[in-house]
Amino acid sequence: MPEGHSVHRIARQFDRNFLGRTVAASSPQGRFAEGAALLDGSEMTTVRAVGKQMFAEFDAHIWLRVHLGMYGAWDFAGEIQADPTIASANGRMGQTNQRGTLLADDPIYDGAGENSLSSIGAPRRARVHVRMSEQTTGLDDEDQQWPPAVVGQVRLRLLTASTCADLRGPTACEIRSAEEVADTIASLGPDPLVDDVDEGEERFTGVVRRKPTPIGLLLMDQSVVSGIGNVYRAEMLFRANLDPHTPGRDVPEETVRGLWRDWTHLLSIGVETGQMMTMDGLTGDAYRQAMAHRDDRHWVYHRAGLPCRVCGTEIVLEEMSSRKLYWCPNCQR
DNA sequence: CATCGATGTTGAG
DNA sequence: TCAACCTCGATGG
Repeated sequence: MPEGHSVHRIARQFDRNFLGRTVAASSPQGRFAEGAALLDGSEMTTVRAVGKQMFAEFDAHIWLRVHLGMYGAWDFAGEIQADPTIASANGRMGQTNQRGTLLADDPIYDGAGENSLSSIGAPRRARVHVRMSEQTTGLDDEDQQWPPAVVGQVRLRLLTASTCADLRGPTACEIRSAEEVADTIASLGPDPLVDDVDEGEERFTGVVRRKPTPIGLLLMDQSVVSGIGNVYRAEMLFRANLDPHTPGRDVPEETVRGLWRDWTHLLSIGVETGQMMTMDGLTGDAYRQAMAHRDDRHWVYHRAGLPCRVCGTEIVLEEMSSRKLYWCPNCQR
């Protein structure tokens, strides 16, 4: 999935384009017809992300809970407001785009899957053309329809007068009460973008230091800490020089605190850039190389059998609780 | 065209 | 521990 950073980006997109607006809701695929009918014609009054889940409140009482799972994604079309808090790479700030185009003077919004604002979630090709501000080519007939034609399996479509959001492939998409939402959130570990970071650090450290469970599993446990998935897990353990099998209670306290602070750091980079950049600190050619090739962006993730970037030892791939775990047996111990 | 795999979670056994 | 769930791009014939 889409680890925590993606969900925060999605929530921000809804905040900009849907909050305070009346939405038409439908389930083109039919599997969420009942829920969509409940939402149809109501106003989005709150939207927030906690870990890998998004919660949106409508008419100040009904909540929509969405978990993208491994394959889920939101596709945005129409008017898409860029994040004004993030300066684009060329120094300009985001600005409102025209209908039917995606604001794209930031190379980050390059139209390719995760990197595109128009599709956030599982890696897949954007369904809406991205048009650079200088270019006038672009939209074909299909894109000019409003609302956009439904393509593939769309569980839920939310539509304002000018923006369309299509949800496909979620593991969870359901109507919940405010109380149920509160219970769900209460069951989750701290999220650096939701909780006070110092309180989060205490909670995380307290739990980890008490458990016999391998740290490689604890980082993936959403009741211990929210938002970390398989990529960030592997990368954070490498960055901490930590053997994934070390029981939580045997990890030095300062190392545990360091893991929390690193997650805080990586999450903020991820939300800003839309990419799981874990080799931050790179500059110049090394940076460009890492950004250009998906497989060059990580220290260990997806690098089984390749030489460790630091020591040259072969990166090991093992199954841990039926998820693939990549690590360097020399650097991490 | 068929098959596989993926940034995930749940629940049965 | 393992299968089921969900979708679609990548891969191989």
